[in-house]
Amino acid sequence: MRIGELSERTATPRRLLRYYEEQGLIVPYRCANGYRAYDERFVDRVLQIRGLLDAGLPTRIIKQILPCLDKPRTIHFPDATPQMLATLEGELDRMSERIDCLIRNRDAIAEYLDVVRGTASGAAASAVAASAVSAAAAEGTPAEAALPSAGVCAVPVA
Amino acid sequence: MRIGELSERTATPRRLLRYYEEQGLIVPYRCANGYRAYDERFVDRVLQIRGLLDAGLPTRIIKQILPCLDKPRTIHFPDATPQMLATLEGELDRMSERIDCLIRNRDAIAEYLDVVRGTASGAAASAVAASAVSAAAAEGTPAEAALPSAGVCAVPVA
DNA sequence: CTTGACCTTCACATCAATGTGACCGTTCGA
DNA sequence: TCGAACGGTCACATTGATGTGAAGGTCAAG
Repeated sequence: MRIGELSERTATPRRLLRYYEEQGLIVPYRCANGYRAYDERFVDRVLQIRGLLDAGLPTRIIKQILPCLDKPRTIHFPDATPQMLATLEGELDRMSERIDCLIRNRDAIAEYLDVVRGTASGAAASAVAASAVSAAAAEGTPAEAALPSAGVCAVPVA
Repeated sequence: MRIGELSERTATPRRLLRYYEEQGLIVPYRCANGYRAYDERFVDRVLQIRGLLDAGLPTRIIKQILPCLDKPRTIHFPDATPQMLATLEGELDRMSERIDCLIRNRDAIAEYLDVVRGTASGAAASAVAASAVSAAAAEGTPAEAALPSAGVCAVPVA
């Protein structure tokens, strides 16, 4: 398939596909006319790249990691250098921190929304927030509610 | 406290504190001598900003969101415009997608690490990966193992 | 043969988050 | 009173991931 189709199938701007190539993340074949040619494998590959990028990994790291997670669904042991494994472990930790952080912030926002709209039915509405707001509403207190420290979250070391 | 202390307590370069101010995310007081003065609340505030930034929210959005999650642990209802609630809901969804995406990728990497090091004890080592690798090792097959589609994850619309 | 959709490269633009340095004022302790 | 440590502004530089557009080649359908 050519770049247009891959672009559609991965919901990724052509520009980015070329960019990933520029960064050495993907290496498409070339037709006689110079057009880039991608096979099926590139669909997963690109999605994977996008996922890792979104995970906060820079292209530099992804490039190192990718040969290990190479052909989608297949692991190539020979590619794993100890150096790389260390990198991976580090990134793994950072990702976990990021996830925790995201979850805390998301929950804080969800809670805020629940509280602010009185949608106490929302699963995320914690007892404390829900009760706080209902109490406030009942008493006509200035509309403020206690929010757990959920929203506060230090950023992992970059 | 002045910028140096806040910088230390939030592990945030002074430069960034000034940057956040420039972006309207924080508005410190000013001493007579022109020095910025921050009170305790700014510590949480800055950590929260860092968290939200790390969550992928642009400063532009954070600026809108922040007045709502304002004084840490307190919600100010008056600040919530319907427009803003919509924005928040949108971001909430995006954050959830991001979280799922991150988790999938993290697990994929964790799994890879487990498999590649034969550390089948790791909680994340799925039966399929573990068995695949042990089978491969037992038979002397080319060192490849089936990996679930975990690593592949489309990026949420930006 | 022409048109339109697709492809190419090149190159400059943007945006957020940072780094860095110049240059100057303030505070404080030795 | 001097210097170190800190503060201030200004401003330019960089990096990563993107957007965007110009100028031109390829190709299939009308």
